[in-house]
Amino acid sequence: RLRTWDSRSQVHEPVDRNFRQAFSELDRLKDKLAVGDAVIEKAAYIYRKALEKGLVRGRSISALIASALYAACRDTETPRTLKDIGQASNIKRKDIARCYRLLLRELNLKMPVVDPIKCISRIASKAGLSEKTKRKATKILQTAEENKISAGKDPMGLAAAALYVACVTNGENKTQRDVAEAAGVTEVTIRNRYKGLKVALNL
Amino acid sequence: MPLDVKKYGECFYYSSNTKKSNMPQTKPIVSVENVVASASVDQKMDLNEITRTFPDVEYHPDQFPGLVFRLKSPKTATLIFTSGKMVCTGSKSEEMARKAVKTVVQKLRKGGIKVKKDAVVEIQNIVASINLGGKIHLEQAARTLPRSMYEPEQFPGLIHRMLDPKTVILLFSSGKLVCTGAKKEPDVYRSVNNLHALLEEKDLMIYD
DNA sequence: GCTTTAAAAAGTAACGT
DNA sequence: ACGTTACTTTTCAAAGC
Repeated sequence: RLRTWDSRSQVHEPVDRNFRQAFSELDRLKDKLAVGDAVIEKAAYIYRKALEKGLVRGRSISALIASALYAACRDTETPRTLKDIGQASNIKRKDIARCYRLLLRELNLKMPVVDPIKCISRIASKAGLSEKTKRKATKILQTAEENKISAGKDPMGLAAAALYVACVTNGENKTQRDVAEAAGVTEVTIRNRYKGLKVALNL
Repeated sequence: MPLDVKKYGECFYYSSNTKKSNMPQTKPIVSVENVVASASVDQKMDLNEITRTFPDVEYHPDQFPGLVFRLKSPKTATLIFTSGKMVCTGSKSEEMARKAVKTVVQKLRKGGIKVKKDAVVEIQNIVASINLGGKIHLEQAARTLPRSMYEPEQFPGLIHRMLDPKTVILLFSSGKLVCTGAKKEPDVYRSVNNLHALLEEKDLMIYD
């Protein structure tokens, strides 16, 4: 799978050894996180850039790979949280976040702001919600963004709250706990986002 | 409360008919929240002796090499090292920080610790909170402001690195800011004014 | 890099009741 | 479902691991 990258490497240099380690780790994360080839290639590209800039010196290769993968997910608008990457890589969320911010600063990367609408599908499939509810939640978030209540809020919390509201309006029997668990946020966060949502949507 | 709040409280808005087009609609309210100062008495200090004479200090050399000397007034914490160097935190102004270091040295002397010279103080960092008086369109700011990062999954504020003065400003959708990294109080004001003008210019401010 | 100190902003989390 | 406390971010110095 990583033949493309291997052929570009120069087998006897330490750099190549670094790449092999990095890419085998990427390959392992690819399956764990179920992301596509395009994301992995972007992650490899970002990692290569980081290596060229000397950002790997004195840093954990695994943490940097995980951060490059998170950056690739962000760049391709693939909804994966820092928590997801952390669990798949066994690296602390805080360390991945720190490395990710370093990548943004040192490589001058600009990422699109996470769109909570893109988070709906992942939460809905984990919680086993209907297509109708997903569509309803999407409409709720569109209205919410127009009323700009999203600023500063965790996209997952916003999406989870929208899905919970959609469940209630569609009569789908799911508790706040079910949706919270699927989204990786607490019930308190869903309640708090719900407060803002009902103001914006006159619920 | 800082002097500025009262001053601005009386005349908060520019009147609309005299407002110049490039002028911000409101005057930011700035409040210095914390000042970090380094100091040196240029002599070795016996931290165990200080611990013996001042029972309230915290000194855990296995944990951190500095001794923590707290003052109730001004409410500050000063770290004292064996080298005679110190770090004073918690002051609300540059002057308060200098006064706090003087007070610490006075207390040491009253306690019988010989301190030959007065401390030489240098301001290292000033943290201020600011209210711009209008909301900020954060996601638009994230796209248009250079050297900025906005990651709501990690932190609700947008982080902006200003080059001149070299400071870091945290922007919140409420229109409130945090400015840090300044070494002089005027740099806080310059940073805020620069940013405020930039936000106005790029139409990133939302006034009621 | 880490350890400690202080402080604000607004959001999220984890306790206990 | 409260309330409280505590953690996230940024900045900076100090001495030592």
